[in-house]
Amino acid sequence: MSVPPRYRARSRVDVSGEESRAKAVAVATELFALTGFKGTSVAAVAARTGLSQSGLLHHFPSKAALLTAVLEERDRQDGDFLAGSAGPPLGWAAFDALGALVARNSTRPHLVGLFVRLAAEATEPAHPAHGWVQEHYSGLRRWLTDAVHAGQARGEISQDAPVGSLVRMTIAVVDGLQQQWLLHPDEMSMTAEFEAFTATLRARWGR
Amino acid sequence: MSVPPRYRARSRVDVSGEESRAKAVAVATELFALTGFKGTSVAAVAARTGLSQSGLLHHFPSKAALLTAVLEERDRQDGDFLAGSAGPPLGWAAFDALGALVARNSTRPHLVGLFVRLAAEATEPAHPAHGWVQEHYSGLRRWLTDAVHAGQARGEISQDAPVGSLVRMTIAVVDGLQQQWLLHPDEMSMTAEFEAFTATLRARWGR
DNA sequence: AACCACCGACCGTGTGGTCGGTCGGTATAT
DNA sequence: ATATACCGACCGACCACACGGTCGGTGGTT
Repeated sequence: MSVPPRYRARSRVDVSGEESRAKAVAVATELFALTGFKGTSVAAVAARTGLSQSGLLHHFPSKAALLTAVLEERDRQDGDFLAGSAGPPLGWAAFDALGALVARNSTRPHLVGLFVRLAAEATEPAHPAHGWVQEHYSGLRRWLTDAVHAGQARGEISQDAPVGSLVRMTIAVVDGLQQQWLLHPDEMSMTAEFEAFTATLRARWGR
Repeated sequence: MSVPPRYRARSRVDVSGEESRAKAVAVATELFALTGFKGTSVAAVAARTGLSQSGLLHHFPSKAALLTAVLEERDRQDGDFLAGSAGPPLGWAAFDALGALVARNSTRPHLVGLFVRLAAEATEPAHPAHGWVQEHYSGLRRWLTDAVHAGQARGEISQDAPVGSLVRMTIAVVDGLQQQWLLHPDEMSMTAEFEAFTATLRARWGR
């Protein structure tokens, strides 16, 4: 004697689907950034997207799939940025490009939050984004290492420079500054601090 | 008609209470480090401690209280370390002390994990450890800033050094190296990387 | 008798995910 | 021109489970 279910009148026409999907990714990006992956519920994303939970799950089979979509979108947006229009930047130009990325990130705190939280959460090997984070770091390191080597080849960077350490500490500075900036956004400028760092680098290993 | 509850035979004698408490804190430290605060259940901590969930909650009224205890314990263990026996270290000695702390942390990955995960999680203002993390950073920055100023006063560090940036980038390097180390523990040495960094600093602003 | 350490049962809430269904639109057959 | 078949988008109801936390106890020690 199950009562036949009632359905709300459709409040508006179904949007194109692709549109809903995109909005969901945007919302998820923001929420994951704010409260982390574990700390964000599918229902919350759905609500802010304007869908029911099942509606959202219609586009993404699972929460992890949603995360993957978010990550892919971020890669797509940032991917070209460091690549440069005419091949990847070499030598100190790579550090400038990184500085430009930092400046750009200063405009988008939610993306920074997303990354910082995710990088920490995904340290756990079982985390759905663990592989992604590992690859992200490896890729970044390879990119910067190549640039430094090229800089040495053209005599722009000293042959004595400890390339590996240089690369690692540069990435470390970027990450660490993000952490501090999220904690006290208006007490500091990531851009300025990063430039102070690269200035020190140039003074030590330049020319 | 509630059935009178059965009780398992006590498997072993009640331990001293203080002992259970301490063990719970140790276990919680490890679990929080592994899966974060949000990602760790009270039940899991209880199980690994050898208590029931209620037994654990007998010692700590809430999960947040357990976190507080963990944090206090960490402060207690690390607090004296940077202080030094005869007053806080000044000038470059402070960087050496920091290096020693990094070296010590290389021995205790779970503490590093705890801090990295917590620092990221607690970026969210509503997080129970938000205040703690903010204070932790402020305190660290003040400590290092004072040390650098003292170093300048005794002519050990250049007057031209941008103190604020120097402090911020140093802390950033420590944090960033921890992140990388957690991701690829046996591909790098935090200690070596940190020393390479301080060497650069000394070369640029020393004497 | 009082106290302490501890436990089992239970509760309300929130979780990710499934299921069967409705609806508008479009392609096709007649 | 109309009927039919199908599809993608979406929803409400529901589920099993895990969560943090409460409550009323027991059993040993002092």
